[in-house]
Amino acid sequence: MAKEKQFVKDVADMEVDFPQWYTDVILKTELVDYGPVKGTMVIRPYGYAIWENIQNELNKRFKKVGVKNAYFPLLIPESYLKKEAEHVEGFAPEVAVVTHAGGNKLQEPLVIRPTSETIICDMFAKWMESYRDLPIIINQWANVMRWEKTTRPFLRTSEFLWQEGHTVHATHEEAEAETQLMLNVYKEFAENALAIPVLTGKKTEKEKFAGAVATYGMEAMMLDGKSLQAGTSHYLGQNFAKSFNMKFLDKDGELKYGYSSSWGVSTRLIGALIMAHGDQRGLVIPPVVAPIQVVIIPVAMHKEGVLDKANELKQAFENAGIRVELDSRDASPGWKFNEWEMKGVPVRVEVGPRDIENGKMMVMRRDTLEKQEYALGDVNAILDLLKVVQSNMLEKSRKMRDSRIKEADSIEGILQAVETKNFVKAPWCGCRECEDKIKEQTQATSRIISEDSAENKVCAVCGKKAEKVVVYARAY
RNA sequence: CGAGGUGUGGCUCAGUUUGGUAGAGCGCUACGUUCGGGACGUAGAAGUCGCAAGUUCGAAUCUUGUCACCUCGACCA
Repeated sequence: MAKEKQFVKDVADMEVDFPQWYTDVILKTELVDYGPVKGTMVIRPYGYAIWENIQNELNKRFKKVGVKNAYFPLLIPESYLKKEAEHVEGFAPEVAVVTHAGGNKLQEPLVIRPTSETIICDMFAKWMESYRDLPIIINQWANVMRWEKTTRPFLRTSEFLWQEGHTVHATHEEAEAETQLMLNVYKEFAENALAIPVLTGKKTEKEKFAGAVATYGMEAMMLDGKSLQAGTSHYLGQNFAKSFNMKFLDKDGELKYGYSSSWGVSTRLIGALIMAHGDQRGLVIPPVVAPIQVVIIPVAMHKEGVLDKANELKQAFENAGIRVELDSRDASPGWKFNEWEMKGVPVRVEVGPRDIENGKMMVMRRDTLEKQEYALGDVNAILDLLKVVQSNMLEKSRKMRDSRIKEADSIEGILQAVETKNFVKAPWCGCRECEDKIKEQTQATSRIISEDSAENKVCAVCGKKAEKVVVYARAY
């Protein structure tokens, strides 16, 4: 039996069981290779194309809300990191440091950015003089490095790609609103581009970003019942403004510190994509971010006219703006079917002599594996189908997620729901003590975010001091 | 950093207990027959068995050391 066939069979035999499944699928589908340095990955063209699509989709949304892209240096003077006390404490254990350059020892070591708040705030301080200069809303697409102890491709690597947005505003209200706005941008993006529904909320004191006043996060439910943090948005208050002397002259003629925020998502989103949609045959990638949206497989290629027709189709799809690939390699169609299914291409089109004779094409959608005949060359039908696949994936994902949200009003209830791999909504006072207690009892494999608002009042009826709803999740 | 495990052609592994010519499947190359759900035949290329030292007539196999990687924990996007 061919190795690939064996692989697919093995996967089919198992319940969705990360992480071995996850690693196998990633390597097999040519998303990444391991890099020579532990914890680093070489993102291969197919994997990188997903990232490019994520970038495009996010950039579109950024543009709508006035975010501009820029770039800041990789190396940061060590002293910058030390300017914000909590920040340095949070990141010091995991930074890589450059001590030598040009053959000599450097006077001041340079850290490879674990995040860029410090260097960007330093520049912001120079850019802001008047309230007229505010707000400054900047994003950068970059790589960062955090020397993590254990790593897994896309989910936690030493080096990773991300976007980090940084803003500074004249008032507390504006900065906090920006934090919320971006969290909502992420949420909408996760649902409509990645087809992954997310829960958003405030993270606990213990888990907030080093140097932030408040950190908000979004959590996505993976197929194995575990939660993955898919993005964060921080309200930084005046913490960084004071450390980096970010002052401006306000309308009233007074010199004031700005209020800042930062927010980011990373290549981890690709990991989320794999774990939220994958099935026994491999990846399932939603059309919006799929590197290849439609693959055309000519059947009985050697017969006259088949390849010509396939090329014609490809051209028609391309003209309609579809990302399409024609697989004319010398291999059996069955082999190609499996290959592209494993790689998660949302729609497959088969064209053979019989189809051409009947004026039809056989179309299979990856999300449901259903086959259906369409009129040969019906581009609009394919465009519609791509939309249907996209929305169906979100729906499916939402049902799965919702079936894994439980409610509880006691520690025992929380523990039980978490053990059986669920999100738990429960009333919570929000204090550190309860957090520690919960963490300790769940062996610290849980993450807590809280939602205020409507549901809050419902829970308050339960009595006690409950003023928040806890969304309590098992961390990956 | 704690606890386990694994290092043998490109990949997945067998062989190690009991030392005796380096193996299999897949992949790869060439030619031919095939092609509507992972085709087949014939011929071929490819490995200082993670590294180092030791024991021995002889080491993938035994001993010691060392390095790398993987899994599970503590820390984190």
